[in-house]
Amino acid sequence: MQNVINALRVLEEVADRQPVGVGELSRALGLPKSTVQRSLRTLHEAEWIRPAAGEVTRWQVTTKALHVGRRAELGLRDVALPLMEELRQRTGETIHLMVPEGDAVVLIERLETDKPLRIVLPLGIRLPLHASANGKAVLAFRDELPVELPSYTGTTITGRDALAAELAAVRARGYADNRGEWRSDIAAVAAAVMGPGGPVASLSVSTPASRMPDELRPEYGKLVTEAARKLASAL
Amino acid sequence: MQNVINALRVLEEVADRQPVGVGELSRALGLPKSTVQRSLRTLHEAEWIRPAAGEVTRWQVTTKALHVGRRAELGLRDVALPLMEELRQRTGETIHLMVPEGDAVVLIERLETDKPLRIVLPLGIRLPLHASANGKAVLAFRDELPVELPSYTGTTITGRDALAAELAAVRARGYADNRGEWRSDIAAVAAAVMGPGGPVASLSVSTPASRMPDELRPEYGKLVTEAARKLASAL
DNA sequence: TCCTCTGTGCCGTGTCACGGCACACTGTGC
DNA sequence: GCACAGTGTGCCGTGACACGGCACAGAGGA
Repeated sequence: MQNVINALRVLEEVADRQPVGVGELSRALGLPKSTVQRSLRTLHEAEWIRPAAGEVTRWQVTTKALHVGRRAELGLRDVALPLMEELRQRTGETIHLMVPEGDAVVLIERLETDKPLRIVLPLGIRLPLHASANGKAVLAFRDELPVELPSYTGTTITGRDALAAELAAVRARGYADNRGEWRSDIAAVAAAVMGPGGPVASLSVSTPASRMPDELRPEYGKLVTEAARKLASAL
Repeated sequence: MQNVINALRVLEEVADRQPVGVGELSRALGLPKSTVQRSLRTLHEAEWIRPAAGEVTRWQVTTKALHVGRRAELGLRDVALPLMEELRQRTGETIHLMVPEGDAVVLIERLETDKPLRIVLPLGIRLPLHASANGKAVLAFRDELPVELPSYTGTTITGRDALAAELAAVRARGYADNRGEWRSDIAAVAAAVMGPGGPVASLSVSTPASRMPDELRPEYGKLVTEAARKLASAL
């Protein structure tokens, strides 16, 4: 089913570059223009994409994917939400639920703080394993480190030895933290939710850097660790 | 590209029925088992689905669709978010941003109240045009009514004449409301965001029925109408 | 043991996806 | 005005591979 693979790759590429036309997609994917064109027509027929406003030759995704995607990890979310509520009540800050997927963690649910200055990440966003609290919480219970350790800010941990030491500290402490390692103004603490074969998710408290001084971290850390433990046993 | 159409139908059906196996899908879609099986394999290869926990023969969707879907209506969301923030500050209630898609409105962004009793609808959910505040706000500026008007609760408007009268009132008032017409314990007021060729979105304030007495509706109504107008002119 | 469900594997037929290429159109530089 | 470098669209011969019927293996249940 090569054409299905192609069509799905085209769909993902449209999502990344929208609004976008045949030529650019063809170059980006290394596929012949005719193939891309056929995929676009088919995706349009299936109503997964539509022409961008005004133009007829550039495409954007519809809400079809959102509709399918909201079913992802449905069970996990249902169980996690009450615990996330409680965590938000106790901290007053934004709570994230993420799952590991390949070389990243994916945000699948969030509850926001009511403070005016806040972190707003879109559902579905992928964060790097080595440069996010949730990622490090998961990574601490994996055997292998990511192949690449790209740097995002001045505090991103890019050395393999340094990362290994950090992960050992995470295991000792029970929770992971993030000191502006992905975005310099975002801080977080996170704890992994353990399943039978390793971490299946992770919970975090995310705040602007200004609202998470060092002395607050152990407190938040204890709360997320506790919530993650409850979630694990509820599954 | 019949097989792409098939594969996408299979994907949607998996999302609806997960965790689900070949046989059930084959029957639900009216496709031969072999065809469904091939689609499943391909979708798995492309990492849009994965075997359900434990079992090898039942499938569920991954977060891939979520990742693609979050790009839907990206521009609209970016512009709308600050206005939604303001609306939430002023009302203290949950704010929804929806877009019309076919015979429904689709939730593409939400900001939640911090009150413990609250409405939580998943992103991507589709609500009926004739039985939701957002739907009626949109419908008021369309030429045709939906073909079917199914009833959800005791207050759902199911008569075509009654609906037409209600929509006339919406146009006169500037905003639509919902008095438990989809779920009996949910109330809302909504206003359409007008584009050049008709409504392109709508904003709503949604609360538990107990928190929206009649005397509050004009106030909320005025706020959403104002926000929708600002959003329309910002686009 | 038989029957009825699962899900998987095989294979002959012929459809239709592939991808090269030509073409229409638009905007830019000279 | 002309050439040229971009768009996106359309056509078509070749042959790969999707289709779908069917057989089969395994798991319950009666």
